[in-house]
Amino acid sequence: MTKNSHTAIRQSLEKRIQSGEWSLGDRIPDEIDLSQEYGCARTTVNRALQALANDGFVVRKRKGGTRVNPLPVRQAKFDIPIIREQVEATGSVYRHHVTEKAIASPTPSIRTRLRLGHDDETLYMETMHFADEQPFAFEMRWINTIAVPSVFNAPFDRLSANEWLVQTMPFSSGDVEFSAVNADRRVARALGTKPGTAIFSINRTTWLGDRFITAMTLFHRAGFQLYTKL
Amino acid sequence: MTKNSHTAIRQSLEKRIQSGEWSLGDRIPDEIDLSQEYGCARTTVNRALQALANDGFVVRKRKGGTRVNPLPVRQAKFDIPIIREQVEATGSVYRHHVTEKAIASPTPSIRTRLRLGHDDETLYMETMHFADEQPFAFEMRWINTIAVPSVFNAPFDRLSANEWLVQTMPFSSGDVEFSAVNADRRVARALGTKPGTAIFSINRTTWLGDRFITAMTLFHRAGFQLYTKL
DNA sequence: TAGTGGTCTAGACCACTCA
DNA sequence: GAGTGGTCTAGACCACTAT
Repeated sequence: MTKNSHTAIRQSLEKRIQSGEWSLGDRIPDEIDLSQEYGCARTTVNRALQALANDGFVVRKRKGGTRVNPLPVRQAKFDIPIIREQVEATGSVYRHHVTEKAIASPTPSIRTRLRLGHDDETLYMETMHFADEQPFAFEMRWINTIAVPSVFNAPFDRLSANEWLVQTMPFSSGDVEFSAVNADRRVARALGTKPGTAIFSINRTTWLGDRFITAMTLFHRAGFQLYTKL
Repeated sequence: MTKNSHTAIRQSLEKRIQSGEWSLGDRIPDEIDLSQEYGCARTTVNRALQALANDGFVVRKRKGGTRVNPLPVRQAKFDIPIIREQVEATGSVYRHHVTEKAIASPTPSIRTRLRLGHDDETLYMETMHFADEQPFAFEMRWINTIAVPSVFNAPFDRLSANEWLVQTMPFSSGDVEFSAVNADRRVARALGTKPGTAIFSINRTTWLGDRFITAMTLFHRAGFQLYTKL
């Protein structure tokens, strides 16, 4: 702990901020002054301060110096794992079952989300995910067959679409939307609950570069919670 | 773009990974080799690679080298802003109203969340948050009066408890839990919807160091969505 | 214009871990 | 034991922006 390092300096500065040594908006010493105080090179202090800025503790400006962030914003980070890992992380046994798989003309809203042309078709799939044979989540998914032609050879008996797509297009990006919905009859039946039950739902759209890959809606079992620290 | 910099190198490497030049689990060249290839110092390549590792693109091990992450995990980041900013960001006018405020003996579950003793009391508050005079969220909050004695002088007519606590204890940490619940009669009435409606709910516990500050449950208006990119 | 952070370099030593 | 990443240094120049 007495050893100089960017982590130790970062922690020290974080504590000094939390202790109130500097108030919201206050300017904190120069990199050069701090490097003398901590007895290290400016680069090392710089690294610690950049980390603090990255986490929203301070705001840095050239010539303006480094200030305690007057508008501290807490950031929450989630890992979005594949469902199998999510289930297995709780110690449960995972199983999935494809209940529907067909070439389909997507709904207009899906067409928009995937930026498809008017005649483009998608592969539509419904998948049930189980944890210890209890329903864990119900998935509806549309896959852009033009962007992912190999989808027709995918072994969906072994891998869920979720997992197969992660392995096939590993570094795609996308956006995610969390919401609460009342289960309709179909979703309620799939999840073994009553219609109207509040269901935690995740909408996700995925693309690779400029090619839109897949859109998915996930309905989690009743009582599902997403947890994180911040 | 032709200029050497850690960002440019990071982007270049990210593209090479996405393009499939290296497959999942493949080893990518040494820092030294890459620094020769890009014509820069090893430190610069190191910085780019650490950023890639931080974002889950690669996994690095001493002696083992740097490999394309065989288990790519996507991370979602949320800013958790104060509600006023959340409302005003949509262009709406924010207003809040404290509907209840009293010293109360908390429920056992809150007692656990705040790690309170058996006789400790809390300040219990209910607050309605409005966007353009429409209900936006209903908040139930317990504040540890021992950790935050100044709460009795707080100007809750001007600032919501949410905002006041952020300003008073700016660098507290905590955990967050998202879930979907069916509105009970009270929540439904507060939010102007029917009992049973699926409501997006956020549970949050906050502490500073080892002192537990506050626990809160937030019920968002029907149809509320939390959105992020990943 | 001057002060501050942003970045890069060349070199060094250390810490880990694979073979 | 040897190869790789992790970190630190001392110095330099640049880019931004507050004054």
